[in-house]
Amino acid sequence: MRQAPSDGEHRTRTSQTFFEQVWGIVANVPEGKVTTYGAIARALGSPGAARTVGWAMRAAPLHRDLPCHRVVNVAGELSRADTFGGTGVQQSLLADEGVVFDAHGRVDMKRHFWMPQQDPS
DNA sequence: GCCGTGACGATTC
DNA sequence: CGAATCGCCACGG
Repeated sequence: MRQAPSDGEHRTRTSQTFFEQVWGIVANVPEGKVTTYGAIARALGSPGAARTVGWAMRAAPLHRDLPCHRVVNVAGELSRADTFGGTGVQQSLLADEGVVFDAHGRVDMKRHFWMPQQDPS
């Protein structure tokens, strides 16, 4: 029932699209830390737009230098093999940053989970 | 302005 | 614990 488009807070103050906002957050992910799609979507005010976030990643411009390898799902699993050109690639990048994996090969979210936050600058 | 899509999420079997 | 299903929201055509 809340179809009121008057919220205005979604559109963000920069009038950038959801994708742009996602890229902005991903760019702010500190080294050795990881975040989840749902967390990013929630930070943007759309807890159910987790898929949309992933979509933004797929369309993420490489020239943005986005550490997309630091974005994993809520289970701590890395993106599908078809994505980064191989799951091992993403895992290597994270491991190189000091990220620890558990016996299941998943990122230890309790240790490396980073709460997405808009650039406070 | 409707339909399809998708690097997800949570629930259920 | 693993696989399957529905739901969700934003973007492109």
